[in-house]
Amino acid sequence: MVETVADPEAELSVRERIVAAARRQFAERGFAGTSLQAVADAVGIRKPSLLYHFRSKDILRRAVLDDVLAHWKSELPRLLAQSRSGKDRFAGGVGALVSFFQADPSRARLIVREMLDQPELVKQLLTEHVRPWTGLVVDYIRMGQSMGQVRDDVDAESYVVQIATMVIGTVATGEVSRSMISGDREDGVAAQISELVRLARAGLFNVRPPPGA
Amino acid sequence: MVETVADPEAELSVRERIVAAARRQFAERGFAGTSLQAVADAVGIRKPSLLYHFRSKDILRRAVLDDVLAHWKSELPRLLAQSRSGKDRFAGGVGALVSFFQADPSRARLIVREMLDQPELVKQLLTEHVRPWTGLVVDYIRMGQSMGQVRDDVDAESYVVQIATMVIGTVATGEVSRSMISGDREDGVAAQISELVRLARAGLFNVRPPPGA
DNA sequence: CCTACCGATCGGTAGG
DNA sequence: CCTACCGATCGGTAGG
Repeated sequence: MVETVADPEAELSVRERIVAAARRQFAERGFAGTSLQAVADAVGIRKPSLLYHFRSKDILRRAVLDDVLAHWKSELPRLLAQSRSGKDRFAGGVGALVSFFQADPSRARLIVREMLDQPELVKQLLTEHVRPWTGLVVDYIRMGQSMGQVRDDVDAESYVVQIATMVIGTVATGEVSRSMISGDREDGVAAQISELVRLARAGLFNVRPPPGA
Repeated sequence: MVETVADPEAELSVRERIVAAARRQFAERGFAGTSLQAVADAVGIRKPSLLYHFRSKDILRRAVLDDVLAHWKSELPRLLAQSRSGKDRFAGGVGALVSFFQADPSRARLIVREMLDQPELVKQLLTEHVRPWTGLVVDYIRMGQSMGQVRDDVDAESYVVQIATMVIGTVATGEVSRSMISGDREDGVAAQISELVRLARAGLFNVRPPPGA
């Protein structure tokens, strides 16, 4: 009756607090750039105590990665349910996907880092845990094509990957990328995201979805 | 008469060979994940010799970053000249941008890592070295808007950043991202890139650019 | 560009 | 979950 509270930070098990602290630090400084000492300090325990919960740094790394994927597996279905059917819900769906990653950018940054650090492992994990869900989106797009709402020249699979790349890239490196063009405006990343949604929609739907005929 | 050959690898100064080796390793394993010993080994010298050329690991890091930016500054003008005017040259321009990064993916991977590791520094460097060039593209898009070829709802600045995010993201993490949807096809990344170009074009141009009227 | 060397920190273990 | 400890490797220096 103690460890299943939704309240952030409070009432987490030590193991959960270690994984959360490690995720944040791995995301910010990278795996090699983070010492077990630093993670232990953030949790408020000694390094050997941390190593009691996770027998090695690599096992902790894997636990962090699994935790992120588990989070996606529990949330993606909800997002997908939201973005079914027409244009409006679609825009909402992409927007919701962005919000989902923005809610904790450390998840987006961590996955980008791990894609670079451990491409083969991440490939395998994405195939296993994410592909089933993106597969549904691909099917849905193809259905839209056969119904004439979605452009015929869309490569459904590549489209989905490309949108995901944009969303994750924007959340992970948003403010920095934006320095390519303008100074730091407060609303910069927001403008970035509207444009992302606009691009996603313009590239997917036919210009005039047959209204009645 | 010895050190200015375009031939790859051969005839480079020691300094240049160190920077190239460091760029590859920083891109692959990250800065913190790369030891000076490993860089020295790749170059074929001793660690203290490396430290004679670059007084510290951080100075080497900065030299690698500067080298990548210098490469962009020398190549971006050429790419921009190629992609002036109409639709076809535009597609060629985005394609050329992709080819540019693909020619040495270590540059794309390095910049992504540094955006995560040193956001403030990279922000400053992008503003200083890249913004002038992307600024030209932004102006060009706005000109296209006033001439009716480019959609009015395009946010030129965000658009440019979004395309850059896609290109760099695709080159840096292409094969891995793609495992979100299908198995490893040889042509996977190529399909990814066609879709990227298609998205870029569909989101930019008006559906029927007034042919004569 | 090298040999020889150093203090600090790393991941990890022993033993309770 | 702790104290005490270890070998290996780290970035960097001395001195030539």
